[in-house]
Amino acid sequence: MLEVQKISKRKIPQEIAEQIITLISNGDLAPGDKLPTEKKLEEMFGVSRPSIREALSALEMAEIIEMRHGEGSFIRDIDLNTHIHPLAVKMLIKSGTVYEILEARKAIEGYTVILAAQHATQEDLRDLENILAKMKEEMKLGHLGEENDLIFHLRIAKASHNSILYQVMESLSGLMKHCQKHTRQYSRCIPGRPREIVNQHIKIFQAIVNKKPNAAQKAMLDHLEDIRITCQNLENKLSMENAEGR
Amino acid sequence: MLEVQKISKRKIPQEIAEQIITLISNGDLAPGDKLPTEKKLEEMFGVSRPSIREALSALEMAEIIEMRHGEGSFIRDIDLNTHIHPLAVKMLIKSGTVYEILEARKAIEGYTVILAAQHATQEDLRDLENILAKMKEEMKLGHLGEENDLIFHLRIAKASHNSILYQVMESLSGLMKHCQKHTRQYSRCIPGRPREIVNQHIKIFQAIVNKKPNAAQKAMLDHLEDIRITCQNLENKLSMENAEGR
DNA sequence: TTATATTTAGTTGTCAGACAACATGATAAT
DNA sequence: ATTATCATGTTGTCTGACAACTAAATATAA
Repeated sequence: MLEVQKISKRKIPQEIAEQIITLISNGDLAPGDKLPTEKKLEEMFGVSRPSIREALSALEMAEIIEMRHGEGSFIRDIDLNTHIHPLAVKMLIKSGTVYEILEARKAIEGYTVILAAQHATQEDLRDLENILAKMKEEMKLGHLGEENDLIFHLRIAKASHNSILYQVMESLSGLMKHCQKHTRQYSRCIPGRPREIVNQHIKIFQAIVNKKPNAAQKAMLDHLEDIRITCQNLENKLSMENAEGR
Repeated sequence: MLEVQKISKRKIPQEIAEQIITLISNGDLAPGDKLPTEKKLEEMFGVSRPSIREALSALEMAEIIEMRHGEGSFIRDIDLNTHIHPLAVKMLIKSGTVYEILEARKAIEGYTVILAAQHATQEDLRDLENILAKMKEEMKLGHLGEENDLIFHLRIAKASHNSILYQVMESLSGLMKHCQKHTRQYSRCIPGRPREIVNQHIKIFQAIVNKKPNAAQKAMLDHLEDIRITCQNLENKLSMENAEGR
């Protein structure tokens, strides 16, 4: 039997959504910009409003635009490259997924850090140092954003100079962000915790600088295990408080 | 200024999309299942067809369902592939990617095999044994398909009981297939090679059965390293033959 | 003048009904 | 038995309408 590709009869709303996405990634539409009104889009694309609305609605659920009732639609502030579709993520995130992700990170990062210690360039090291400096700043102010934390880990993946592993790591860090949004676990607010986290990062960094793969791996795995334990403790505490409250 | 959360006036299509997603992650709707017709959904939710369509259209663009004209809507089997794959495919074109993938597999599989040795159920072990048996059959006939090889590795990832790692591994094995189609490296045709590969798999399998994580990891890493070296040798040989031929 | 209601125009949210395009299986013709 | 044709149900798109909402212009009250 011959193997042929099925012809995809592209539907109008999809076509429109893709065109808008292209406009965004081309920079013709920037975050914060207001889209033309639905009536204008109707004329521009030469289709009816339901088609426009199906497209916009899909973009809204993908958290790419925001539709404000009686006001208009606006481009949201988001990086399309790293964007993971929220609807899809919701299916994946069952309870306990955080731990599976952390386990997966042990696999990926426990290895990327070895490669990083072997192959990091001077530039890679400078990048890592810069992020660390930013984290120290945040630490002094008492709050530690998850943003720079994840960037630090991504930079290590980059320093491994393996593009596949880097992209996998990018996906995982996207998942982490979504998870934390859902579970609202801000372990980083515990007193003394930011300093501890920064110290662990420094340890990893130094092992990379000194080109000690094994030490780097151990430091990374310890770090991830520490996060897991802290998460778990926090979760237990919360569920106990909830039980008491009743 | 007080910080308050904006009340999200949840719109009907979003509500519907989320309810359908919930049905899927609850297992009430499984991949391949047909959704009720739009008319029926209309009645079930008590809303109009445009609202239903906005919801379905969004789910389609999220690649969660597939709408077939004149037929109906169907649940797709969705996984992380959706997100990792498009990114990864771009990297395919570069030569040398095979080695990056193999390196990535060391990271993933070097860890999944540990988890597998710890958590594999009786059923997992049976699955692995079956695949091994098939490979032995193929070996006797002299040719060793890549198909069962990759399945064996996937089954190990499954036995780790970490869905994230499994899905990443699925992506990587997809990439492997593509790569081999491109580079046409059939190292498995070298005399004596099939037996060697099967033996390495047996070694991994036994370590898992005996619940020896460290031994399993070593066997896996050795196996992947062996593949890398063989690939490299073959590549050198081919390029030398090409140089001579001219 | 300033602050507060009110109105108004423009925009999004939802609905109803219609028809075209398509898939499938039943029926009829070859 | 194979091929055409048709009947039916489903999705794809359109038109038009109205309700709900926002923001700015206007009117009103202090």
